[in-house]
Amino acid sequence: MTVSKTVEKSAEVTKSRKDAGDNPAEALHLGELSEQLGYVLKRAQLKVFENFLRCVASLQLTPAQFSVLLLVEQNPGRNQTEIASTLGILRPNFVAMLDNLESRDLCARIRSTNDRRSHILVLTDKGKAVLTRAKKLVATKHEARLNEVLGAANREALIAMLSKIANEF
Amino acid sequence: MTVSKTVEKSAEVTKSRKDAGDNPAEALHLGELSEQLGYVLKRAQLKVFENFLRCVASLQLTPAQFSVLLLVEQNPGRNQTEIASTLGILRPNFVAMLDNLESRDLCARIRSTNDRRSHILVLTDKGKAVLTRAKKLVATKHEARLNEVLGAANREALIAMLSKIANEF
DNA sequence: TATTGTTATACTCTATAACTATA
DNA sequence: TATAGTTATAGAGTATAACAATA
Repeated sequence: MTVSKTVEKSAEVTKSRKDAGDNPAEALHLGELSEQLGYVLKRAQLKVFENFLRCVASLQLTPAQFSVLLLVEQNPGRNQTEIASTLGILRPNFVAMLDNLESRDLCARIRSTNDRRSHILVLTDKGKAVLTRAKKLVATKHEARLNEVLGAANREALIAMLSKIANEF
Repeated sequence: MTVSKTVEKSAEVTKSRKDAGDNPAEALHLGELSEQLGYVLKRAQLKVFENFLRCVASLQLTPAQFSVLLLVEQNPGRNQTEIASTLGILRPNFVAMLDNLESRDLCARIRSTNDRRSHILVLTDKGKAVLTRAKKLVATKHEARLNEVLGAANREALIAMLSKIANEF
């Protein structure tokens, strides 16, 4: 990805530059873009995912994989369709994702005895251990960094507002 | 303190349901997921983009296209590389995007006289008109809806926090 | 030699239709 | 017939290498 441009703008458009290449190090004006929710939301999301990946790099977990493990742990006895749809993942796309987690022995599909079409999802012992380590890394590195930037109170307020948008918008 | 690590897993797991298909309408527990910034951030971003697309559907503009038009308007005389990199778009991927906008007569590439390698980007008259209409739709529909959900003050606070994350995380 | 715009390409995400096995 | 999991596939979005024109 690209850079972090925190450059102060200041109305230096009136300087002498007429064209590109005139002054190579002059930053652009974001203008109304910096007030567009969608824009800052997307940029923030990319940064947060990037940071998450770095924090749990030792466990090789993506945000999506982490969310699957968390949800399976929290909801024992549920099948693929239920887990996937709760996460907004389409069932066809969930297959490869589970294949990956299962091949790494982090979770397992168990044919349901009630309905032999269903695969009940469970965490393996290794999956539970990895998830525990992941939670620790997320708390001590990822969330800690966020608290440095925003403060714990603001962090809670931010999550509350984003949840409201996700649920009511 | 950092995080509420003690997600009460509510003893209703001990209810009567044993397996999938037992009680089809029972919602899953998000648990710690609802406190994961990355998770709510991503869900919120999808909802906001979705709403944006609906609000400006009559103009057939995506959030990314809107951001290009806005940035070109705000920064006359800049070339493709400068506009693209400011938006976090890689130059190769910016080509098709510009082809699209140019084919719809919303913006134009102009060969720079200073450096004949560069293409200066400008909005066409139609591009300016469409952008004006888009801004109006965004303000009266998109932002208005957000203010309904959060309130104007919270909306400003949210954007400030997201900007801080995007720039400092 | 370095840079701008471009092409080609590949990999991830996401989305839809259709198959199979069960119900 | 309807549903769960799966396959195949297509489309976006994103990433890198390399080329032609120009500096």
